[in-house]
Amino acid sequence: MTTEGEARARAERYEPTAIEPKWQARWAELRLHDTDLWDTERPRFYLLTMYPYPSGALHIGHWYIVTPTDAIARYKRMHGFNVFLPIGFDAFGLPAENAAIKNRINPRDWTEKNMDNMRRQFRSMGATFAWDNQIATCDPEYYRWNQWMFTKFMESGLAYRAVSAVDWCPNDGTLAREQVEGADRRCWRCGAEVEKRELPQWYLRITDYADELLDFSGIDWPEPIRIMQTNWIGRSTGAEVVFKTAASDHHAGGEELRVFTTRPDTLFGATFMVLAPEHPLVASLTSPDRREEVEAYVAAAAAKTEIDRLSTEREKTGVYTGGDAINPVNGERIPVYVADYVLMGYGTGAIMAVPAHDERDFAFARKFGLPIVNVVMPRDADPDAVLEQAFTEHTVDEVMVNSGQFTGRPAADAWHEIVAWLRDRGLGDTAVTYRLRDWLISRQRYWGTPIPVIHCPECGPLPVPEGDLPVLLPDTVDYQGSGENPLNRNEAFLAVDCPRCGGAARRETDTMDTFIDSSWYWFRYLSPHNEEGPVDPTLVEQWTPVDQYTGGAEHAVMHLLYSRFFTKAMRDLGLVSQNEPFRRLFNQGQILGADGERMSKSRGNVVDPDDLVARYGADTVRLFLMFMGPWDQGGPWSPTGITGVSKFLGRVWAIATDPHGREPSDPQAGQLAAGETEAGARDRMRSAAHRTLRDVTADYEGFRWNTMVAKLMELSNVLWRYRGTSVAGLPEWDEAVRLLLLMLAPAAPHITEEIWSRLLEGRGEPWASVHVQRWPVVDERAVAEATREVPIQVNGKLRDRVTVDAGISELELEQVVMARDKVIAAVGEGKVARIIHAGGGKLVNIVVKA
RNA sequence: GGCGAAGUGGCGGAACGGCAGACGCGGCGGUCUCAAACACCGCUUCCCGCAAGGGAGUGUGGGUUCGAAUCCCACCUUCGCUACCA
Repeated sequence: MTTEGEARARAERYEPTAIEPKWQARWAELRLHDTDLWDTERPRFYLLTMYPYPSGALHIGHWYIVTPTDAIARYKRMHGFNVFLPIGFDAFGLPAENAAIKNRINPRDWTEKNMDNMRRQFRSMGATFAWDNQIATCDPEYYRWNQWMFTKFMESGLAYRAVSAVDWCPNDGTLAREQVEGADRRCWRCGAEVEKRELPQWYLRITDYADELLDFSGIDWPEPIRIMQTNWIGRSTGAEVVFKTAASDHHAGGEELRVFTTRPDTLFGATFMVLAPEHPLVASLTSPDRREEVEAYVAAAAAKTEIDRLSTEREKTGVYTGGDAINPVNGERIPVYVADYVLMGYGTGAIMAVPAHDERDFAFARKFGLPIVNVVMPRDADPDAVLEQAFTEHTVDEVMVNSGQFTGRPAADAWHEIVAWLRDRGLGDTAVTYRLRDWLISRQRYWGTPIPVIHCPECGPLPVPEGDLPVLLPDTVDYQGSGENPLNRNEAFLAVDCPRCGGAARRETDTMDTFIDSSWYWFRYLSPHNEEGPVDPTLVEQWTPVDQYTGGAEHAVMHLLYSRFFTKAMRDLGLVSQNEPFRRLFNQGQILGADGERMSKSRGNVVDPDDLVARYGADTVRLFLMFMGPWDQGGPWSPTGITGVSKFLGRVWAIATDPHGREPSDPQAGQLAAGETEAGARDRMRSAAHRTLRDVTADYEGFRWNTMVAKLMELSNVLWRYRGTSVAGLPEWDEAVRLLLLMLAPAAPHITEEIWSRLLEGRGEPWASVHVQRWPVVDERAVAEATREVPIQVNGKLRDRVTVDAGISELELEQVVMARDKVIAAVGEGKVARIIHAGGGKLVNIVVKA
């Protein structure tokens, strides 16, 4: 004879820390989740998640990315897919170098140590990574193929060298944008004044692929990402028009001044021109009396960062050069200004200014008292009306005014007519411009892929011959306390013979942008140790494009665009046959610190998952991150609520391991609710289980983790109520428990595995992992119900509800509804105009007229 | 300025033309306990009411509809990206 209290004390409690390491070890030992890439029997599923930077430790944000991704992997395996879920490290980059300078250690040692710690943490999640395929981009067997592809790109002309300006500190060398601090532009490390320095650097011709990158057909990406990439590429169609400089005392004239415009129809309204401060014609156009002013303006513009230059100034600034140009359509002489609202990097670095029809030009003309000539106006408007603001409308009903032979023409036609007129005279033609610029990949840094180039004084820059690759980063590195690239001082690295003439030559010391590494890493995962080439052609054909990519939305443009570009470039080298890297993309939100700011060590708001795992167990942490809210939303971290998830798992444990247990403080323990029959309870369990299965399956497919967890909680609540009653342990109960465990298994893999093994043992059956079970199938008969509750509205207001037979006809339902007391009261003296049966009998609305 | 996303209880959120607030947190009351913690049971949008019940309610103001948190228009606020792109 035992009391209920004793029974409860005897029942084993859920102890996550006891069972989780055990199963992690067992799965690894059995190689349960290794992927056989050569298995072609099962359909493949390549699931990729963005690899982390080895910063030292995983934070809760990494878990937020990875654990739902792992749940997808486990879910897909239960559907019979051969799932490949690799992991690696984005191991080159600046933080390692900073740590190395600070502590006088080698970046490699720092990085290796961090990776070891993070691998340990990844294992504690219970994530099913294909560890055999991991990569670290700082490994020569990885970066040698960056170099190999770069030399191929040099041969095909996709890589080229050109001069451009970088922010430069005399002590620390090149600085990244965030390393220049304050309005007076000082180096973040040493405080020295930052200058701009012109350096020859390497580029990749991504603009060659601009049009192809605008085509998203065949990939299932979120609309906002496609829009952002499209805007980033920024294709615009217009015309290039050739102006000529006018002769004057100080300038011979006749030089071509090309501009790009999207509004060639407004050419007659161009009353001045504006050059970017960096434009090559500025110097020769400037008159002696204006030279001082112009040079000061140009210098001031150069000292500003692009952000300063573009963001802080609402007010237009600029100076007159003293030079003029000739408008090719009407021969008029117009002044040429320099202003920093024109960018050298876009179009031709010069514009024709049409103040009447462009807001910026209008503001500039107002400020400098320049003429404003209307050339496109609504059909009925006064052509010479004084505008209060630029008239930029471009519908169908404008006509040309003040435009010579084109006056009176519909503006929509004039666009093409004027371009044709220019083309006939060799003065211009249609042109397309992109906002996208070529990809500058040179970094004046040590900790990256050495650019495999040899500079020979006789033969110029040459690619390192294939047989001499890789160009290894030397291991001995002496920073001397500054950020200047130590390769510049490394004579053993620098000295090399020219591969063409054999003479003494020097190695290139720039390394590659780390975005190169991440632009093709998913191909390398398939054959990380392949020595024949960057990719294994057979495996690439079999496994790519990636079926599902998950990662942060902060990479919406750069990484995702570069990866698309690289895929196409690799295709054109004959390495792969795909056009696109990632078939389906999901961007999850970011977990912020409790203060609502991005998590960072410097803010001190980083949440360490190890503490949470020690306290609640990995399954609870996984499930809580999924339960928090929609995956694409993220939000500030708050651990309140984790107890709810923890309690839920405790109940699942109790339901499955101790179905006949009772809670002594529950007054109803051991009894069905008043009025509930055993048969009814059995139906209810079956129907709840199968409805949950139907809904949870849909939630898994749509990555709706929060509602998925909520529905499993509901099912567990139903079973919780029946625990210890006469229906616990009946076949319907067992089936519901089985479905609950299978549905929970991908999200909370350890507890489900432990319970599953105990249930098998209890039945004397041999062990089989819950994670190799097939995903269950919904029994539609169980989902269907005999009766349903119908809400009744009168004039759209809920007044009553009634439970009826599921098969009731509309006519019968109306009779029942109209006989209800509350309905009669609500209708009152009014006249029933119509009765609406909404949503296939889901609801009845009685429309009453007064 | 542009583009994108979003405004729902004390909080995270659910519902996305048809019962607003699923699920959970927190709070309140209770059981257990010498007591507390844990666990368990019940209540919990707001207002009026002992209750039955009634009224209001999804950022604001309009509109469409038998019916709007959901669709449309205007506005306000917050977040993200981008920033004079000719």
